[in-house]
Amino acid sequence: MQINQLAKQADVPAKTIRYYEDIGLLNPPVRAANGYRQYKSDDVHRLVFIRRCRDLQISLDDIRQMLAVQADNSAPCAQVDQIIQQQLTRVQVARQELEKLEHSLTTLANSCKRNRIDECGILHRLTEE
Amino acid sequence: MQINQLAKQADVPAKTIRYYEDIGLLNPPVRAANGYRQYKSDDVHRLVFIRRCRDLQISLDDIRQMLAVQADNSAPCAQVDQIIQQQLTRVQVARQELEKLEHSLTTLANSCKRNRIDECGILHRLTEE
DNA sequence: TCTTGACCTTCCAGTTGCTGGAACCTTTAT
DNA sequence: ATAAAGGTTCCAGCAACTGGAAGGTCAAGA
Repeated sequence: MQINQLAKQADVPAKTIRYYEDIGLLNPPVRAANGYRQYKSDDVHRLVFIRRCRDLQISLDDIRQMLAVQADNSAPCAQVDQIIQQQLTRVQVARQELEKLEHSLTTLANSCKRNRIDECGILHRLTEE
Repeated sequence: MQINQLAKQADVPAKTIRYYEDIGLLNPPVRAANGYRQYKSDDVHRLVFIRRCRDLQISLDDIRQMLAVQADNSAPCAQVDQIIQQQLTRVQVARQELEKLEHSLTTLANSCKRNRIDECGILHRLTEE
């Protein structure tokens, strides 16, 4: 299977696949006589795994760790569990930050009551203490 | 006032101040005989404004627009209002995305019931359809 | 006077996760 | 014969900084 076919099956741009190979996240595949990359169905699985993790906004570095753990069949999956827990914490913190942000912006949006710059409540709030 | 003093007063790293100058967000200040940048208290205001906006995760490009509008005292502040509204929408969308993400990760975290890789529910869910 | 340390300067490179584009080769269809 | 659609490599750029090298400047202490 050629790179575009893999791209379609895993729903990852071909460009991104080459990039993953560059950074060592995907093993370099066998090349055909013309130099084209030749993939197997196993590659689809690995790439789908990566794509799902990226959908969950897990960093490439963390994904790399999970792939390493997967490679060792007898390893305890505590490490995988730990990474997921870390991601969960990260996402929870980010969500709380965004909630604060949303509150600040709502307040700010409501402070625009006049229509001239020099009376603009938004700018006042962002400038004064 | 030298750059580190401005940095402290506005709570922005000196390195970042130089960067803002490079990209044209801050006007190049007067230089002393020795080449050191000399800032006035006005610069503190402008920089604090930028920092507050950055705290709200407003992009440098949007901040640039707001600064331009501020420069024109007679302009209607509808533009400022519009930018804040856009930010609010952006933040609301991002928060909803994070909520979905949090849900997915929670489900994933709960699926780790065994302690061997080949039985790991997390990996199964991330690999299978 | 010398030197130490804390400033300041510029410039170059790296971060994250891609993405766009140039320049080129190969295959397939018309 | 030629054009379109695939493939290849490599270089550059996005955002918003941040780190570090290499060097100039200044004030204080021995």
